[in-house]
Amino acid sequence: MSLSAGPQGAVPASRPAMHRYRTHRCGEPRSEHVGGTVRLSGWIHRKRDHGGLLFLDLRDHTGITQIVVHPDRPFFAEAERLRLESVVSVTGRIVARTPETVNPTLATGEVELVADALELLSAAEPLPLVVNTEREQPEELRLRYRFLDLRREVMQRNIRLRSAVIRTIRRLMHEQGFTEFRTPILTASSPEGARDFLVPSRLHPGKFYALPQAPQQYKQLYMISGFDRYFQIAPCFRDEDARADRSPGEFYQLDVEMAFVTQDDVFAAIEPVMVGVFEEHKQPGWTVSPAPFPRLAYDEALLRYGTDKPDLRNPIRIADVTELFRGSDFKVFANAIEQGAVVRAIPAPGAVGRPRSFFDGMVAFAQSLGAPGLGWIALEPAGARGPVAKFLGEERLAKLREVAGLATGDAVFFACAKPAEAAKLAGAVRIELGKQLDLLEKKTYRFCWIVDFPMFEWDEEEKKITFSHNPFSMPQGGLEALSTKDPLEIKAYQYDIVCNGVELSSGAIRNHRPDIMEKAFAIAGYGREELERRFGGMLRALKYGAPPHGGIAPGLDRIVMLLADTPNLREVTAFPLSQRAEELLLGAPSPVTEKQLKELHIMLDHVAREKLREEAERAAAARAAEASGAAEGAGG
RNA sequence: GGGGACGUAGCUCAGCUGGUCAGAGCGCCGGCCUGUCACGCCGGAGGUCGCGGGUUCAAGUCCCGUCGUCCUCGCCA
Repeated sequence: MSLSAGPQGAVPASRPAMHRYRTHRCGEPRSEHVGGTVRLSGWIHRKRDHGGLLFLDLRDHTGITQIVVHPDRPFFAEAERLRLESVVSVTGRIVARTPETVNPTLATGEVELVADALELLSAAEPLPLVVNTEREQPEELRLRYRFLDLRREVMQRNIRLRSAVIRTIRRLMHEQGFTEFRTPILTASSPEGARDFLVPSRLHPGKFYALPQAPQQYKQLYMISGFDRYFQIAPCFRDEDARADRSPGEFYQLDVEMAFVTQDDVFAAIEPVMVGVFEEHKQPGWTVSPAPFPRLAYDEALLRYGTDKPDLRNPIRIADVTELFRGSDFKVFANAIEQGAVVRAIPAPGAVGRPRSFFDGMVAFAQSLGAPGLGWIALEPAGARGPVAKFLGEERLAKLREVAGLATGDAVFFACAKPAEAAKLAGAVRIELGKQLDLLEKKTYRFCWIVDFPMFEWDEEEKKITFSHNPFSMPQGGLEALSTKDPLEIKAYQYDIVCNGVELSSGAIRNHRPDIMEKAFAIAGYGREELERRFGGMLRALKYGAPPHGGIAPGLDRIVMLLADTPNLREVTAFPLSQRAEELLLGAPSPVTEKQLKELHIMLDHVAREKLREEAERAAAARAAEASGAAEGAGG
């Protein structure tokens, strides 16, 4: 439907034919365009109707231009009726605004477009959510009407940021002599690791492809094939539950692998890429910690930060004070220590002035995490105060100050538990204190490497030794370590990059020796035969000349999330799945036909059939309710 | 699988210890308005208070269940 004589009618015949939709973008008009005839197309962002004069803010991805519609125009009445987010094409003259009507908040604010023709390209129904606001909108509606949500300025910025980050990564990787490769999406399920997404095979009844959790084996095969330096912006699929910083279903990694390298070579290759990307795309005023990044051993990270992904913006360092409490008058701790517990001190710098509710709140916080409680001491000028203070003599208090780095005016909390639990509790308290005391450095990206991860760990559930990370990692000390050391003592050439408490990537120097691999898998309980069956392809590849190699895989989505300074991956993902792994716009996952199932030799069990039936009923009821509501509305 | 938060008009929210509690702003519809830029003014429509059950003389309000969204523990080599 046209609101004017049509675009052609608006252009004098003497001018060269105008583009059907636009001569400029909505963010472009400037003073230099004054007097020119232009055509803009875009969405109606806002409307200000003065009756005798109508202003439309016309928006596209480049910005907004104010359109002025005068009442003598034949399309005036219909322009007044245009709903927000309708798509129109406007043709007219760019005119300078008078000084008092200039809008300095708009890039195009010195000019405006006086409409001579206006064509409605696509009418919008009343909106289910508000586009022209940064106000919060319900998550479900945002996902269901993602195309509207993505029109909002922040989302436009975030999605473009992702694209720009990828462009920079590709440039930096190519500059370092890396080549981009692809790897299969339909691949084989592998034991260990996350739950696979499975794809049934039509040609092979009863067999399944798996979507790759990461292109791990394929990138190693590229190395073995002699390609030397691989990278890929790689899609990864894991069927695990979501978190704010963990997309359900699928995510992307900057997947990297290098041949003939040591751990230091990998670090040296990836550090400039991370710094480069962050420097290039950080927001104004932010700083990036320079390379080389500090390296923390896994054990030390657990002790000093209570986590293997420490946020170095938080100045609090945890200290082990077990010996201070051993044999002390504080029997709760002293007795626990005899039972194998440790005590960790978490300093709370400058917390002495805090009200009692602060300390009680921290105790409650610890209890909410399952701890029996949380001891604390406040080092006031007049002396130590708090429930634990009276049990420590002057000597022990002095030692505590020294070990935990405390000064008068500080408080300190104590976590007492078995080492792993104590670390976890202390880590959580450290983070909470950082928040409550507002201790975190602002506008800073602080990177670090976590190195020397354990090769194996004890699986309490299965009562056996398992790989603690990547089973293809090279154990430090090689075959000899595997043969002579306590497996739980063996470290791997396994490392993570952490930035601001976010685990950005993990990587490893791989195990390229079949004999060492056989031994490592034996320790994790895989016999030769099973290893052959599950990793036969990989093992075979290692037997024909495999270069030493290693790599890393920074999470792309998390990088963009950090750069966008948002706590949630959905904010930097165009079409994310919901918490329950559903795509609410097109509707995935969805039921399939009997025919499709039959071709795949798949039968649904009664649980699945019942769920589908219930869901179909609910949907039908919802449709019926909507239909009757609509009928009433029409009748009234 | 466990724990938590939230769910009141299309959207953002208010609604206290159960008793004029069916409200506001924005949006929508109608009217007025020639310099606004979150335009303004007047009027109107719109709600099974997510759904189901219970307690009560009385339930957005209390209890139980359920659905949905999010956060989180488990899980994520």
